[in-house]
Amino acid sequence: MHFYEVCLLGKRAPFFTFHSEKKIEPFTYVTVSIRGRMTNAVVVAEVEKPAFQTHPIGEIHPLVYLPYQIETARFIKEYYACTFGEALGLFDPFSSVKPAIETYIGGSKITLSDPQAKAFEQLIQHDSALLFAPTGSGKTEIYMQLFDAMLQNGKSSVFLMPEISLTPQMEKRLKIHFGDSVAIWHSKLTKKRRTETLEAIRSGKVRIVAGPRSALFLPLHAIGLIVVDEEHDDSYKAHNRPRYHARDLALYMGKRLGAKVVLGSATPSVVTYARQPVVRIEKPFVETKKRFLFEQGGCRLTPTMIDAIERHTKDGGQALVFLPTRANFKYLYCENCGYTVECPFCSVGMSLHRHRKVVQCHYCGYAEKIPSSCPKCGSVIQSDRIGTAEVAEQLSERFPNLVIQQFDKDTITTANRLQKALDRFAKGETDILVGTQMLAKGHDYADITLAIVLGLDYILALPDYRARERAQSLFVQISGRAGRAREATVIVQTNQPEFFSEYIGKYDKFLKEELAFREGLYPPTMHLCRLLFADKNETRGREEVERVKREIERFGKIEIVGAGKAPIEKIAGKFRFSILLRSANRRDLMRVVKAVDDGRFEVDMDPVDFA
DNA sequence: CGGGGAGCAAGA
DNA sequence: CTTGCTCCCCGC
Repeated sequence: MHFYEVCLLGKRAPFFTFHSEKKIEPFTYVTVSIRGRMTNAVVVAEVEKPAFQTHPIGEIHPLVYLPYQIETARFIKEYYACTFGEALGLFDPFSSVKPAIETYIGGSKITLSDPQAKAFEQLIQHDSALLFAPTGSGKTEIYMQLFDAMLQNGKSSVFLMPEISLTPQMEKRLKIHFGDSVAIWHSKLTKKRRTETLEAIRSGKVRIVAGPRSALFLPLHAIGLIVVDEEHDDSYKAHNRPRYHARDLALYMGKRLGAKVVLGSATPSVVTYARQPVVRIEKPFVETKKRFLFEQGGCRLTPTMIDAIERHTKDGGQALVFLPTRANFKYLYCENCGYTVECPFCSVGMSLHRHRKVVQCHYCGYAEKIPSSCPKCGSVIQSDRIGTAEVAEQLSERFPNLVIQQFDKDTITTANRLQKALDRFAKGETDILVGTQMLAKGHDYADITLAIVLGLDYILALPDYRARERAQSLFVQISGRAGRAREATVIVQTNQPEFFSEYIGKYDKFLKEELAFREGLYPPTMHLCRLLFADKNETRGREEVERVKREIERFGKIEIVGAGKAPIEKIAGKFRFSILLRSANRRDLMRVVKAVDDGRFEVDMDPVDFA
């Protein structure tokens, strides 16, 4: 009789020991019965006969995890502080061992422009690199050429992109070139489709998989390339445990697999820019003239904007109005001069607590009185805003003959709606898109001659160390949607025009300055980890935070930036608290967190969300 | 993780 | 003394 330790897939439980008459290889996918219910599990190791009674292993699937999947799962377990079962649970367990290498027959040939070809050659040279190229410079063709090169060598590719960028157009484009060699992976695939796709991946028929972050865990054979498009996008960070970052995991897996990793963006993250060799394309294919106008104000349409809309739509052009996601705007901001109250210790905006009459930093907890007037310009400080619906309504009233499409999470709820909205806009049936961050995500709007960007100052004032990065990225991405085919105007509403005008066409400059700014405080030089507590009982939650905090203090080694209430104090009846940790040394951070982890809080390594 | 049972407070 | 709910323990 053999005894095996197994871990339960996707569960936070410890290992359990089962027996079997058959010899089972480690990392075989099995089914076991725990308290009378069947659970999917993975054999971890053979062990001695334990003192307690064991149950027999149920089904033994002829499926074994691939070595790189196991290694990656180990890494995830350590780095993102979860169980082995949770880490292995990310992967589709049905890995195959069949090496299926066919002689590949290419589709239509991809022709690259000189700058594209040059970038391609450089990417070939590096194990991993940042492809830093503006919107409309043809990044997708370069990726496709890389996929082609992989196919020629019998290698597979993973093509990651933010969920929202995976449009039917992109799918069509890939299908036309790669036919059945490419599969689109999506959380909303029907069960049947899902099974078929998995089978095709497993059998080796599919050699390229395009999808959001979870596509990283599909059982592709012989992965030679991982492309992470729009690498700056936060949707690559998982928001439940394990809170992995798909871009970082792609780099890890690339190293393990000896696979190439290409991170692409027009507005790369500061972290990637610092860590990766940069392959640069400076200009888009078609360089149109773009005129930038800056206007004071917070987040509302002005007569100048209305005039501009009138003029541009009269010429048959289309317009886009951007305003930031309406979140709970619990921070202070002067609509007159753009002043924001920043924490003197953390260089992030401080959150507003009206009831306690203070502004407080949610990184370190430092608080001060709400200023009665703006310390900079003396005017009254406000924090009221308008949302997409109001702007769309105002425009409809003013321009009853124009078709205005609201474009945000409230209206674009499904892929279908997204497609329909994009189609209508492409056909010219829609005149104005009014939307949020969603407008920034890689969709191609051919005939926008006017982009209006509102409320950037609100992004800048966010209590988040990446506020500047977010604001710059949004500004470039949104203005990049305009002027794809002909001359365009971009009107930017901000009280800090220099912060944006200074870097137009010079994103590198911004990245370099931001790097210097973050030195010794934030990534890439320092690493952050956030512990999140949630408890129905406020007092108990607070006590737990204090207890863990004292324990961390005893370890020394790492810095406790702050501990206390989370910016969103209560969700689903639970009071939320957090501890923010910092260290120049990742290992120290991991070690201390692991040592104090009692499973009663969530660990968020390299957090991007501080809510 | 997730179910069951212990243990304590409200309940007709 | 039942009913409700939270907490904690433990599975193999």
